[in-house]
Amino acid sequence: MRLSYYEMPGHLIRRLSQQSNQVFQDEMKRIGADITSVQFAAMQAIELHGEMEQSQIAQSIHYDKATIGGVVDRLEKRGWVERKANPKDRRAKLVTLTLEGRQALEAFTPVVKALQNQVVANLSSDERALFIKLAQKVVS
Amino acid sequence: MRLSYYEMPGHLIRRLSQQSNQVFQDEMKRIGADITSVQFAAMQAIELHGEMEQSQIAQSIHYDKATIGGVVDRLEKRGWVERKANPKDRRAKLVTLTLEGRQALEAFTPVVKALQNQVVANLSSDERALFIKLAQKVVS
DNA sequence: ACTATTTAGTAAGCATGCTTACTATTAATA
DNA sequence: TATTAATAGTAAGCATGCTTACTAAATAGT
Repeated sequence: MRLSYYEMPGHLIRRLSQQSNQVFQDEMKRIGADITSVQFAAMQAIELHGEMEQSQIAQSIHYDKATIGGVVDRLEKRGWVERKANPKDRRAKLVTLTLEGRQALEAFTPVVKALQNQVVANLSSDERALFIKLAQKVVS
Repeated sequence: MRLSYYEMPGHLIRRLSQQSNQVFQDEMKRIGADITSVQFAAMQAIELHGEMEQSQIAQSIHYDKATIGGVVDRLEKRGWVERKANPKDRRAKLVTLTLEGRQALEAFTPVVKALQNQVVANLSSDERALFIKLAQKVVS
């Protein structure tokens, strides 16, 4: 029996990802914000924890440390975060939000929050809750 | 009310994607196959349709045409597909699988098929069916 | 027939996102 | 304490995946 393309979780997940990124990108463009979903996630994590080592950021939002290194590079270049030496551990660097970073995050947050429903716009309210629950279980 | 990271569809979807790619990559590595999920999807589409223009491939598996251009480049470099001129349309190129490509696809297909369940291994059989149904609805 | 629009593919640029390999530093352990 | 192992970050390399811009060719509309 042939497993159709449209029934393969792998392919469906890729399309979910594509759609999700598209919505994020469109909404950010609409409000004139130049930020990616990863950059937003990283900044949100930093704000939540106050100051973080890069490895902590990577761990908390489940990214590879090399990827986060590049993301922090770009956020730093843009003036949204700062890297400081960690006196407790000379290998590590503490990343904090700058004032501009906090302001940007504050401005974008409601839009990102609102856009989450748009990603799953084709689902009813009940279905959304169910989808989220199942997705959480898949990645747990 | 704060929308937690773990409840945001966007973030969940990214993690689904990450997990899915990880399983694909691990399984392919395990059998000594050097192929990505996109490459597999493209080859599968080509086999199904016989011969395809790149734009058709892109459309059928929902990728950007520029992305598919690069994918086909690498598949061609590897000897798994061939590009031929399309006499009916001199803009287009017909992509076909080579013998090696067909053999590779045949060898990988059962593994890819099996790995689909592994992606959603944390779900019961009923939950999997439901998840797939909801995911299909999201991207429909 | 002429023109305007659309389409197929490529190119360049950017940002993920991963891997492996490397350096510097810290932690664990014999 | 001397050695070994683990960890933080970076670098290089590769493959997505997108955007915009471009060329060549086909189509639509007048």
